[in-house]
Amino acid sequence: MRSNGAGMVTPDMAGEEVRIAGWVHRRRDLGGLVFLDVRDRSGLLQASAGPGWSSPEAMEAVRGLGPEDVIGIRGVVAPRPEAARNPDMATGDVEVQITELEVFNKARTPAIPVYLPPEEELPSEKLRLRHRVLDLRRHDLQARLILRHRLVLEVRNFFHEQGFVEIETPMLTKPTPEGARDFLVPSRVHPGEFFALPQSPQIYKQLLMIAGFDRYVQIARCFRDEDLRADRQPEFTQIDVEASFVQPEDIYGWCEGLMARLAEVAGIEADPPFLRLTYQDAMERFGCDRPDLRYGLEIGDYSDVLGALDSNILRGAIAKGGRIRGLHLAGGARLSRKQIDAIERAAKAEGAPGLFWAKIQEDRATGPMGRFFRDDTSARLALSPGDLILAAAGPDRVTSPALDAARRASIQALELPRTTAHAWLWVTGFPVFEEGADGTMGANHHPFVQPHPDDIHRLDSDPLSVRGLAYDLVYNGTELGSGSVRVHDADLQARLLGMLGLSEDEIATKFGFLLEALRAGAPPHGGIALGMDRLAAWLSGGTSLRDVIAFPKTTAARALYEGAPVQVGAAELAALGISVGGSE
RNA sequence: GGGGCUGUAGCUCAGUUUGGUUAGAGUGCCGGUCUGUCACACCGGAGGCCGCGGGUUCGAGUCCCGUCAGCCCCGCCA
Repeated sequence: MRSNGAGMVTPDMAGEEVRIAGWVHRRRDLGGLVFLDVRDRSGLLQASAGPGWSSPEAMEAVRGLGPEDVIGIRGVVAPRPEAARNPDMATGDVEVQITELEVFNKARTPAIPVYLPPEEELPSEKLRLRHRVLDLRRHDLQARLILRHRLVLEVRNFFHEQGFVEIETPMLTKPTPEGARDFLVPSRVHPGEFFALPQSPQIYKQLLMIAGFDRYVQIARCFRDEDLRADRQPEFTQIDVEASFVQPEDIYGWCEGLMARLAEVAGIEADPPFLRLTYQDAMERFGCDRPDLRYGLEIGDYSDVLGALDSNILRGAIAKGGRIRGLHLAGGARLSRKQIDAIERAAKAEGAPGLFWAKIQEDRATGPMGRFFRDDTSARLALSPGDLILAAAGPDRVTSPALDAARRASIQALELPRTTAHAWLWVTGFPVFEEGADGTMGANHHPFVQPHPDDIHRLDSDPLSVRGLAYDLVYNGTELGSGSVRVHDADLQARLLGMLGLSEDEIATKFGFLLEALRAGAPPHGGIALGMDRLAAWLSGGTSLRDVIAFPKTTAARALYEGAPVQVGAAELAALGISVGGSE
């Protein structure tokens, strides 16, 4: 039906007869002469219809065309007259002079425009999702999805080259007792019983290691029934990786090699090995476990100097065992009171009672904390005139998140320059456990993380201090992937599950199959899962996962194009042995 | 579950602060003129449940209450 892609026609094809098929992008009707921009995946091409070269039928048909009509044209490639060339168009030096035209399908006037005039805003995202087929015709989205395809291809090639095997794992699986809420799938054969869609193939990939596959990879769809964000969809795709007889270094090496290859595909810079920070250092220097290292600003400990000032609050914080940490903002004194208040609000939103701050002037310090400054305070803190110091006092668990928020708000307020466009980082040594708000102990990552050999003796005496062989890959302040070396000893695994509050019965019924596998001779193993959607979004320069997913869900977890989810009929429910209650 | 922003013509938006005649613009759509356009140009026309429901008022796009939807965030997401 066609000889060339519309975007593939070049000046050296002049004189050739071509057949082009695609959509009518724009039509410019000059009366005796009609121009069409024909669009397909490969690009745009101008076609012209005129009485000198087009059949009367083609002239007639071309006048009836509207945007998004699907047509096939036959014509001759011609260089455009010098004055009629369009340097803004990839194929702007040529056109196809239409001899024959066939209309494959008329299109209704599109509900949202595929062609957008310059400086016209995109239609609202609601409409873009509702009319996704039209939205997906736009070059921008096509380019993102095609880049995603190339990234996925590169992932498969890379791991194949490294000796990995891609193995599919079940989508109908067993509900998990902790972690995210499961999507449940009723079984008709077993009324009242349910499968769950996998939150990740975590246990399956461990089983594959025990089965002896050594190196496993899967581009795996995962499901979590939790509330959405711009970087979170209820169904998403992971690059799921697991390998036997490995240490964290092996995983780092593979991931760094992969990132370098993917960055190359996307045309951006990645220069492994990536920087590494321990969890502790990350919290100390940046107040969070996934700092954005595109900016150099770091948190400092000012307990000695600020704790000695004549402020009851500052002294009190030290006396209670806390610290005074803060941010030294060079040139920050130019921030207005309003801007500083905004930074403080960000810190308060993270739970800090407030921020102390001082502006350093030529002869004195001003601001709520500045009045406590002594003659040598600025010098001892290495503050110069024009600087601003922000500080938070108290236990680290309060000041760290507050200063993380203050850091991000300060970067924004001061418009600090980036030191790099792409900041990759490993954060290592996450704690195995975390304390929940209700005081119960939960798994920080998941319950299969191998405790650090240096810390394992503290499992009973001080479990919260036990580090795990767990690591995150961070890109520009966002978690891109998370992994660990796993527990391969059944007794240790059972003990860890018990520490999380599971009874022996629960452990047996919920994780018995895993423990049984571990007892069958499990190799030491570990791995990582990388967010494929996030990777595609960031590497294509976007921020929302919706831009790299053909048919994404809204923030209320609805599919607007097809209209899901829906209620189902009583008969269907009855067949599944399910009754639906009221909204209570 | 909570907070914020948004919802007016097919689409993008103005109008809402301070209630007041017939709700506007650009674009798209329909009809017409036009042989080198490319945001074609020009002439004419049609097009509105102001998200939905209730209330206040002589009068509501505008004020109040509720509700729905989209987006952003908190909780949540190992």
